[in-house]
Amino acid sequence: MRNIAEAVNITTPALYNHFKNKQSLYLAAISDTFENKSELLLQALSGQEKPLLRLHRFITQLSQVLHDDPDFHRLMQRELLDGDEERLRYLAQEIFGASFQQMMELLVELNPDCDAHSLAVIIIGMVQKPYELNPLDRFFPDSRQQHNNPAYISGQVMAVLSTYLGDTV
Amino acid sequence: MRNIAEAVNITTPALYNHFKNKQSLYLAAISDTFENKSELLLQALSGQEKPLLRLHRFITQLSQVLHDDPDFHRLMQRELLDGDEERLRYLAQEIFGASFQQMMELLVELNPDCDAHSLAVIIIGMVQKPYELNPLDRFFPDSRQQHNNPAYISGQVMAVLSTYLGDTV
DNA sequence: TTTATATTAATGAGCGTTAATTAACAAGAT
DNA sequence: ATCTTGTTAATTAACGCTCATTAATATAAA
Repeated sequence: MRNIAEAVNITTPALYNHFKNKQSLYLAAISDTFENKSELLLQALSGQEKPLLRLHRFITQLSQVLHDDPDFHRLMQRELLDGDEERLRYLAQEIFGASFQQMMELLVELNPDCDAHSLAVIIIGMVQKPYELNPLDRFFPDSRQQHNNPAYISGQVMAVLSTYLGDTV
Repeated sequence: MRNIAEAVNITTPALYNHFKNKQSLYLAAISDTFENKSELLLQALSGQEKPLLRLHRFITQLSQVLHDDPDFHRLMQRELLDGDEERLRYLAQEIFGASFQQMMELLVELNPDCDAHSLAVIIIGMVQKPYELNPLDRFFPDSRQQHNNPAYISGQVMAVLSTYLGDTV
């Protein structure tokens, strides 16, 4: 609370005129960070274009979001580690529910026999992990600039996926 | 410190007969949790068998480790979020360096043209993300038991990968 | 005049840590 | 065998600091 107050140039108790307590300020921060992202992702998945194109658009969008807003990524990770049941439900249902559903339907279109749920999770992992491992990356061999580039990452992910999904279209 | 002391049935100051301070206790906990895992993963990658088989063994082993030792997974995530430079270097070099190197060499064997570094990260993401999203999973549609089963997860991951890597062997 | 928003000062709880002391036990000297 | 000594590991009590939060009060705008 002291850090936040300092960052917005007021004293700590003045924060309590705007938020009931630390918890409610945190929830407001989470909501503000998450809510506009979910719409971006849903839009990328929707449309009348060919499924593989929409998948590509989603992967690129997710990669871009993770790259452009590190706070979003960090808050997400922190919630997964420490979020209580109520916050996790909020995240799963209000924030990512619609996108996840849409994603699964898209995957079934591409491959009716696949386990869409499992595949969706795997794809999210492919895109997100490069950013998650980013703090470690400079200590790994063969670390290069492009490994943190959204376009490059989504290209790599699509290369792997399109051989698996492309044949079934 | 109070919680740990209570868990081991001594008083808090007695802990300081065993560890200099909280930081050193934490480092000891991390080392103990991480060090034997890295050897398991390296073993799975090594050997004279066909590359695709070794990859499968690695993915299964990683999946198994993440499933069997949730503390390992949680500590890893926490270090990625909050680890200082020294601890991240330790993790990248001492713990996962050899496995990562071996993994890259294996991927080059499978596809000499691929970006092994990028691909290695993506594969780790495919395996790890199901466990990372596990707390969220029960709020998602189509949530099933098997999505937390190591054998099932590694099967799904291999299904995606083998079409991409298998053709190039 | 009321409402919103800021301030200074203080409170109470929790934290890591240290001080001072004691009990248990092993090793060497008598 | 007993006594001395040193080490290890436990205890109770307390310290100093940080934290979120509240009380009491002031200021500015509607």
